[in-house]
This record gives sequence, structure tokens and C-alpha cells, in this order.
Amino acid sequence: MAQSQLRPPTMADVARLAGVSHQTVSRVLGDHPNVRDETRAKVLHAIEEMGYRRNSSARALATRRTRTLGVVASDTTLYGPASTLFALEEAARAEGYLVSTVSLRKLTVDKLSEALDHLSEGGVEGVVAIAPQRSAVEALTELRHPFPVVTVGSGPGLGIPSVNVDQHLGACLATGHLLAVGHRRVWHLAGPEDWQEAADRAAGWRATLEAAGVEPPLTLRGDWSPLSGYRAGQELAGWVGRGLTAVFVANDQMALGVLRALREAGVRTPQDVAVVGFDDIPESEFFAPPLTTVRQDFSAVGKRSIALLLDLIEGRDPSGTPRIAIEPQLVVRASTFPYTSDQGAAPT
Amino acid sequence: MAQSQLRPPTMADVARLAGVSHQTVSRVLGDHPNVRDETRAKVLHAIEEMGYRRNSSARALATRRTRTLGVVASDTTLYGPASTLFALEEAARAEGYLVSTVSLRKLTVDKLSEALDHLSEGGVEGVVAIAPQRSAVEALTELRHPFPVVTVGSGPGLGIPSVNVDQHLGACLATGHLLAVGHRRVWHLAGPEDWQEAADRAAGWRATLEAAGVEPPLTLRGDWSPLSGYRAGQELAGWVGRGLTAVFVANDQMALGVLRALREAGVRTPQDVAVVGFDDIPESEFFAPPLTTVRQDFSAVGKRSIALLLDLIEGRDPSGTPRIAIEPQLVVRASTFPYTSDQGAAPT
DNA sequence: GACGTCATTGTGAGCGCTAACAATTCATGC
DNA sequence: GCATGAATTGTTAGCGCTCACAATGACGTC
Repeated sequence: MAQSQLRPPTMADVARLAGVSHQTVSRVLGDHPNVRDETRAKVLHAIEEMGYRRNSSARALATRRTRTLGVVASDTTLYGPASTLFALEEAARAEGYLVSTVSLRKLTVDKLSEALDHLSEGGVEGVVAIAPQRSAVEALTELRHPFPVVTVGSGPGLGIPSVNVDQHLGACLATGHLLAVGHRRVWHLAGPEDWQEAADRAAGWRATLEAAGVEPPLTLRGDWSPLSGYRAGQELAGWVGRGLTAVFVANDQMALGVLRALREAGVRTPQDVAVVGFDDIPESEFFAPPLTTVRQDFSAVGKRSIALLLDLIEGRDPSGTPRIAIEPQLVVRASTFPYTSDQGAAPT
Repeated sequence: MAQSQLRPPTMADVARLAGVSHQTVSRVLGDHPNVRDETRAKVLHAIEEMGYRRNSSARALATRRTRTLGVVASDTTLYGPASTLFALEEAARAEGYLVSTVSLRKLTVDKLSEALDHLSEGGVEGVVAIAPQRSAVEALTELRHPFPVVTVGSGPGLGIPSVNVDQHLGACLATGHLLAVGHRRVWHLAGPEDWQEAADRAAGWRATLEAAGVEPPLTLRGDWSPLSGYRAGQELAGWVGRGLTAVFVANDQMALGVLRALREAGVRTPQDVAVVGFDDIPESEFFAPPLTTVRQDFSAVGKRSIALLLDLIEGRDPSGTPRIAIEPQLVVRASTFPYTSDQGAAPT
């Protein structure tokens, strides 16, 4: 029970105490079938008594498996990346893997390269890159690394295995919904130019309008922040009465800014202008008014990404470049319906 | 340049190619001083040519250092934990350590214990536990683990090294501010009972009122979510006109719900009721109205935590149980001032 | 020219574990 | 009683690296 702190016990120590060979201890720990119950009990007892824990470095050296995966992420305080990160870790742990993370303030080629080096030094067997910015990810094709890499959120267009929520479809759902509830035209506040997801959402919006025979109005652009949404909202307010009745905003945080700007300009939502966001952050339901938006299944993204990465590590499925798409889901709330008498009712 | 994928090159392979011993390669990699420049160049060239990378497991085995730290966190999609996580990883990486994370959906004693086991299997040298719930953290004192642990956000009251933002002080700043701008009494919407930070904020609020000779009104309680804030806000609205003019809400997300409930009840903020939050999430500035709140320096928390943990790992400073407090900062916005004519101006 | 000193390089022994194989035990059938 | 084979256990040799120490060579000193 008590244990000298000088040096942690080794397998040999346990073996000596249990009166067996170190290999038998290894077998017990590895759940090997051919160990007599009596022997197993003796060993387990000795392990317990000494507080023995297997040395992971020695194990990794002998097996050539570290059972560690790496994740590179940026903007981890945003809801999307944070949710993805969480889902990845949970999925990896379920498979018995440890996850080492590198969080970048800003995703650039240099930083991404450094991050991969750092993870490589740490001996990861594979990496998931949450890399929504195009410029950085394109470099992934060039960068040398001794392990497979899966990208998340960088779109299916690159020569790298990837997992993505179908942003194009999400934008279609949002835009189509606005058309369906009676709007003639839908405006769009897009995300940063460099983000693949922003581009895909804009493309989906445009395609939906064109399919409906409507010419897309000019596109505004923000940087995902509420502030940029607020500024765009002020500009949008100027178009009210000149054909603007509905806006599809590329994320919920910008939608928050738009809502505030419209409110301050005396424009009512949804009576005068309907607004749809993207992401379904937990706060969306409590915006004024509660926001119609598009929900992404991050848990599915995490599971599929880890499964794909493990396939690549194990050398399974070497055919082509796998690309996985996850379907998003429209969540309808008050920002796209006229207010009725239940305006003051408790939120759902 | 080209490299057989069969087996990564070893130090011995590099040594052979460079015409030196493996030990010289090790010296070059370790920046040992006594290596001739010419030799160093030869070795570096060979390393480059073979695409050699040092095997971290073998290194860890020989040095008995994995250079990996663990972090246990929960609620990582919330702004506070996400920011802390980010700061920890950044600080650890600056010290040359890899960070392995375990994100829990809910922090219980069992899950915490499993998380520590998982990290232990991964060979971490120490762990930072972002553990704001009291019940779980108390168990940390009991749990056996072969490495030092530092807690963040669990308050200074436990027999474990800890780093905390001074929640009591933050609550004093918030409450004192409301008193200073003329409110006679301040109400409080507290966080979950089990959270140490919620308790500390409530205590700071209470102490400030008592120091001002005011009897604290009844305390409401929420669960950090906007929804719980909304419900509490509906209750608070009923007290308007009966002495309620100011509320200190224990976090920004609940404050968002309160603001909505008040608005829907026809109560104006801040003219009728002033509201202060806690956290300064990026959205607070865009609430209706922009929210006065208390900002926490997560970057400092991260740096101090890692520094403390490394001290413990290195066996420095074995005196007592270190406790580090970080000062928070009040951020004053429109939710605690009467609206003026600049109500429609662009936010700062 | 013998010797000490320093800088530079090489050698051997682990670090603690697993994998492959060898050895032992034990039950079974003839 | 003994061969046969399966179940169980032990032995040996690495995995790729760092550490401690030994060896080598260049240089200056007396």
C-alpha cells in the first residue's frame, strides 16, 4: 500500500512480489487468455499492493504505438471549433486514444507547420486539423509529416481526407425557408473571404436564389464577430423599403449584431425584416427575437473524423481521398415569423 | 530525400550516413556544446536527407520525462472554460510541453477519477484540473495519482495547489459599482449551488451590501444558461416597483436571459433596472443594452497555473500549499447607465 | 620528449516494456 | 506407462534513445 516515492515500481518488481515472471504480469495487464485464474489473482493483488502503473513510454517504444492523436485548432473560444474539439476528444477517448491539442490564435501556414512539428515531437499517430481557412489548409498538401492528417471544416475540395458539415445544403435550407415563407428576395451577410465555410454558405445561398429565378442582391461581408454584424446591419437598414425583407446571415454572432442594428434603426424583426443565422449557438434562442438558424451535428463530425483517421492509421481503406459530409438541420424560431400574441410566452 | 516508408530512420541510421556515432547525433540534437562545427553540419545534413525525427517514446523512456501535461475540463463550449483551456495550452507549449486534454460532459467524482487514470496511462507529468464544482474537486484530495495536480476555479479553500480569479473581489466590484451609481439595494441572481465560483460571487455580493449597511434581498439561483436567466428575469420583473432597481447576475449568459425577460415585461434597462453580468463574453457588448460586466484575465490564469505545475513537477517550492489569486476587472457599459441620446451610436 | 589538459568522439549499459520463441506442466487416450 | 497436444509460464532479445564513462587526438608546458 505505502510506496516509496523514490522510483515507481516496474513490472519486474510486481513480478518478484507475485512470484511470477514479468511476462506473466504483462499478460495479465494485456488481458491475455492463457493465464490461470489463480495466477491472475496473485498478480492483480501485487499490482494493487504496489500501486503499480504501466510505463506508457516503454510500452509505446516496444509496440511502436503511442495511442495518441493530435488536434490542431484555432478560434477555440468560438462555439463551432469548441464543440468540434470536444466531440473529437470524446470520440478519441472512446477508442482508447489520448488527444493532444495545439490551439492557435490565428491559423497561418507557419503556425500550422509549427503545430504539426510540435505534435510530431510528441509522437502522435495522426492529426485532425480543424482548419476552416483555405489558405492555411492548402499548405497541408505540401507539408511533410510522418502521420496521416484529416481536416475538418475546410471543405471537400482539397486533396486531403476531410469531414465537413454540408455548408452548401445548410445555406439552401436557410434561404429556401425564407423564400418559402413568402419573401421575394433574400440578402446575404457572408463570412470572411478566406473561410471555406463562408464561401460554401454564400454559394448555397446564391444557388438557391438562382434556382428560384431570382437575381442575388449584393453580398455584404463580415468577420464572424457581432461587431461586424452590427456594422453590416446598419447598412442593411438603409435598404429597408427598397426591397429588403429577408437576410441570411452566415453565423449567429453576426446575426446578433444585425438584430441590434435593425432594432436601433427602428426596423422590426421579423415584421419588417426576417433574419436567419447559422450555427445554433446556445444563446440564439434568447436573442431578440429568438433566431431561426441552422444546426450542425458536431458530435457526428467528431466521431466520423476519428473513425476516418484511425482507418488511415491502420492502413485500411487506402482507396482515393475519403470525404465525408454531414447533414445540417434547419431550426425555425421567431426571427422568420411575424410576431403573434404569444410573443411574450416562455421560449421553447 | 526520398524515404522508405517501411520503417522510420533511427538515430543509428543517421549516424551511419554521417559517419559518426549515434551519440554524436544525440549531441547535435541536444545542442550539446562540444561538437565540432564541421561534424554538426554533417549530422544535420544527414538528418535532413533522411527526414529523421527523434522517437519521443524512446526519449521519454531514457530520460523519464514525457514532457506532456494533462488538462481535465468540463463545459468546454462555455466561454470561461474554453478560454482557460486555450490559455493553458498556449502557456504549456511555450514551455515546450505537450498538452493532453480530457473534456467531460459533466464533472463528477467518477468521471474525474477516470480522466486522471486516462491521463496517467498517457504518461502525463502533471495535471491541471479546471474544476469549478466543489463536490468533484474535494475528491481530488483522496484520489491516488502519481503526479502533481493544480486546480483552477475551485477556490482557494481546498488542500490542493490552486489558481483562481478572485471571484469575491469581482462581485465586490460589480455590487459596489451599482451602489456607487445610486442604487439603494442590489439583487443577485446566483449560479448553481455546487459551483465554488457561484458561491464566491454570492459571498462578495453579500459582503458588499452588508458593508454598506444594506440588508441583502433574497437570492435567486440559475444554472448559468440563458434560459434559467430568462426564468429568473420573469420573477425579478415582478419585484419592479417594489424596491428592485439593480441586479447583479452571476454570469453574462444568464444576464442575457434576464435582459430579455425584463424587456418582454415592459421593464427598461437601465432606466428601470440596472444589470451587471460576469465574464465579459465577446457578445456582451452587443446585448440590448450592452452589458456592464466583470472581465477575468484567463491568459494570466493559464500562465500562472502552468508555472505552478512545473514548479511542483520539478520539486521546487515544496512549502505549504500554494494558492494564486488573479484580479478581475470591471467593464462599465450601458446596462448600468441611463440611456442617453447616444443610444444609437456605434458600440465602442 | 614526456606529461597534463582540454575538446571531441565513441562505447556499453540500461530505461521498462512487448513479441517471439522455448520450456514446462497437465490432462487425455491408447 | 507413455506419447500427444494444449494450456500455462519463463527466457531472450530487442524497441530507440540518453547517460556515464572511456578513448582519442591536439595542444601547450616544463
